[in-house]
Amino acid sequence: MKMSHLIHTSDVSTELWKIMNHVKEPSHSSSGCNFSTQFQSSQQMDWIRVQDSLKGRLITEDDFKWRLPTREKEGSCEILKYVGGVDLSFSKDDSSIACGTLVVLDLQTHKVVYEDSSIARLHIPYVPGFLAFREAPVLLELLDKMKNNAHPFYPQLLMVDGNGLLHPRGFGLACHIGVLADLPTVGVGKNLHHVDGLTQSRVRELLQSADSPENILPLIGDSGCTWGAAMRSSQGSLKPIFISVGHRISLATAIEIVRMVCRFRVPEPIRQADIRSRECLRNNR
DNA sequence: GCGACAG
DNA sequence: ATCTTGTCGC
Repeated sequence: MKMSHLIHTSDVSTELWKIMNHVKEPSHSSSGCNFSTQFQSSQQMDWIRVQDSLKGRLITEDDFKWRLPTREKEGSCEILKYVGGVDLSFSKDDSSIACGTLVVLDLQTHKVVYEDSSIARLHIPYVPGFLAFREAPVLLELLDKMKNNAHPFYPQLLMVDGNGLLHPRGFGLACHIGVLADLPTVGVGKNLHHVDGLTQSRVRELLQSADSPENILPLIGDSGCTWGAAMRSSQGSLKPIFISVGHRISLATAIEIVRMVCRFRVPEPIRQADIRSRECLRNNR
């Protein structure tokens, strides 16, 4: 079918990409048409097509059956309890070796009630704007495994170490995982991905002069579009985190939930996934 | 044209 | 992402 064709093409592309990536490129390419460069851009055009296609399925409002524990009762509605977090760590020796980790926290106790890791060799390079093609497969596999086992702690919401809408095409890793796993997701970046005129320096200055409530600053670009929010998540961290909508959640709800799980600067589910993925890698060498 | 660019 | 020591503060 068409799908298998796409996968095949993608695999071949990836192999070629790796090969070409080791070829020394002329630094002064006056021709402007070397093969490697052309190939990269055609790979990226494929990726953009995939992102644009998946974006058609994106939902950017609250779309779930549970409610927050802080909200008033409305009948016998399910309450948000299981919040997941995902992250990857990389080997210092071999940067293609990665460990992806999924954790699930109980929102009440803040304790990890589920943990699973997977070590894999990644064949896709990191390219800004295309992080999902490198990191999503491992993470989706971890989610899939849990879902297939009908695990009782399967997350009702997932926090992702990477952006959602805060992305050049409005479809970052958190959106990518959210759509493919059909799960509410929130994107959390530790650094700002420059988009629509939003720069580190600009955000810093806005955050300082901010009359913004609760250390939160909406990230409004030159186009007037709101891409997410910068948040000083804990006392004593001048450096903000960057929250954006992933899938099936509004920015307001995303912010509310992130605030509930910020013991430190990085939200606890992501922080735990980060710690445990690093540890898993360490124990397996 | 050059620099910037989540992880 | 990763390399890398101490150090300042609650």
